[in-house]
Amino acid sequence: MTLPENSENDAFDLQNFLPFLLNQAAEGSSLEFQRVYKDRYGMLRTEWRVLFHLGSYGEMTARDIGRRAKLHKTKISRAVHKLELRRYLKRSRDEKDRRVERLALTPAGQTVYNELRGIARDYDARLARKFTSGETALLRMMLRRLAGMD
Amino acid sequence: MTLPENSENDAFDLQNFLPFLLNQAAEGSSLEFQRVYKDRYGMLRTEWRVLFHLGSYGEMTARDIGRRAKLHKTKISRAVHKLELRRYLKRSRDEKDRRVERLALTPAGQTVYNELRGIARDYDARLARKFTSGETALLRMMLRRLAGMD
DNA sequence: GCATAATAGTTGATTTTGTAACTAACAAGA
DNA sequence: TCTTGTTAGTTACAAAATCAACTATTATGC
Repeated sequence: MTLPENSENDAFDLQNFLPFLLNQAAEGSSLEFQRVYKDRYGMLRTEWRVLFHLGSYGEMTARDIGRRAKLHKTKISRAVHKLELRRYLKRSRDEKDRRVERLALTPAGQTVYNELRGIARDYDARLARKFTSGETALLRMMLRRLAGMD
Repeated sequence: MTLPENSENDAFDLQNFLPFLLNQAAEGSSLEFQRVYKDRYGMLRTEWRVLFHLGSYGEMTARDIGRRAKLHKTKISRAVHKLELRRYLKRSRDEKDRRVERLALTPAGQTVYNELRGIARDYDARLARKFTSGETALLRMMLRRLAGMD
């Protein structure tokens, strides 16, 4: 592992490249939470996201979730199907527009959501404690802006 | 899209949940760069990462790259194979330890790396301009810590 | 009303990833 | 030296993501 000949390496540092760094941070900070929803609840990433959207915002359509979570409709379609099989959500046709399905958690889904929400809240608090509260607030603001959420 | 009955929603906001937010920011801020290495160079995410590691740090082994980039060896194995087919890198057996392969970019690989590095640098600068330089420095520090890079 | 286009969501084929088992080479201890 | 264990990397198979094509329904323009 020697240094490259080509040393007009002017001012580029991979370890500080934001897209790389953001990915590393996202993966690193998701690992533990992933073990919870995956190993303990048998859910996929898209599945907990759908569950959390319905738990947080109440009844939504697949399209609503896709917009908010920036998830492709095929991913959502399959996640909804799995959550339905597990009886965590139910669908109902919108009678105004029969293309649309209104999605809502069942009581069982609500229960799972409540459990996971508690774990998520604790986990978030643990991550936040790595910094001062001002720093964490600034971090969230910056991430929202990078995500195009405002 | 109505509010959930269950409104003991005490202090949990999905949009501010760090693992979610980090993922959204990572995806959002990778999109444009992805279009470059994917559409213009036909590379996968793991492939540009391997390319950048070799370009930035010079000759390395697959294991070295795996440690630095937190990539699983199977991913690296496949990325190395593809980069080799494109003649962007060459392998050579380490004669001290014949299990090990030393990986290095070919001149063609160096050229592609140099091009992409320039694009990456500009892109990073564009992202950084969304904030003050102090904020950006703080952001990088926090992300490194969340990624377990220090 | 009718043709055309747009939208919600699903399905199937292909690509990519993840997991486990594998080969080959080295290491360490009896 | 001979086991046993570890490490570097590959391969095969299963799981998941992506992309395109599809159905069904509603919207738009003439």
